[in-house]
Amino acid sequence: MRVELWHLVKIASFNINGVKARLPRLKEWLQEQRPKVACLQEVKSQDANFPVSEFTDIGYNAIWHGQKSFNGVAILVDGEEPLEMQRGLPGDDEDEQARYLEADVTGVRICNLYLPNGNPLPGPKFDYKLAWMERLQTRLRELQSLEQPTVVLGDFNVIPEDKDVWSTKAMASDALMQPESRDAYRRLLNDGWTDAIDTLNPRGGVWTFWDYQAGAWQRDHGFRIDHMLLSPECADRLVAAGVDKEYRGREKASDHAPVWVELRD
DNA sequence: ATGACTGCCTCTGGCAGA
Repeated sequence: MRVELWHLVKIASFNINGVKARLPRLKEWLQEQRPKVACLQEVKSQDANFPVSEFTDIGYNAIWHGQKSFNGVAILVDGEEPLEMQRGLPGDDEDEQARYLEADVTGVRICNLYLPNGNPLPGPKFDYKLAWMERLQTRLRELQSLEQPTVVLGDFNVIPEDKDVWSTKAMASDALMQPESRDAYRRLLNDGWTDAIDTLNPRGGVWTFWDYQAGAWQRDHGFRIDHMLLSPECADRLVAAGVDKEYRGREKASDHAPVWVELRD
């Protein structure tokens, strides 16, 4: 009998909805689950106020890209320094929203994103969302040409298919599941990215977000908008992917649950 | 049902989120 010992790397994404408000929950999750890489979205903190020492105290090094009140992304790495490769999504010099951060971690390119919500629609916010998705596709094609193992993860604010939402009727007019949003997401996948959670859960029914309102958590009224896309080099190493759903039910929780993928070395 | 909750900055009410 031969026993295979794989070295597994866990890479996670967590829309935390305010890094300062979420610190106890966030640190608890990091220490209990101990992902090698943790990408955060909706940090909602100016750069000077980012609580970096809270993370270095528990063994995580961090880079972050924030702004006042809204948006903001960060990459935490257990025991290593993330090497920053790109700050802000290229393609529009006028865009000052802090929604994109890239780093190399042990040879893997990590692209952490917080894609615009796009509501209400029609209007400038929806137009911004679609334009942002086009810029993202351009950036990801650049990365593909490098042929480096790459993971693109974060809050995409897109419900890819009907199987990814508790009620298509309730969400029908929402920017998250408009045909234009879904088509743009599909175009990304068509370039050769593997949606890790979808691949391992082809029948759907996996949620990553539950609204604070209307007892959505208690009724399991959720949907899947936090995604992890793998380049072919990483897709070949996919072992597991999932949602740490239990954290959504804890005290002072984010409205998103963490998502993660495990890759073998 | 133009609802519901939560966080932010501080115009502690108005905005944004999804």
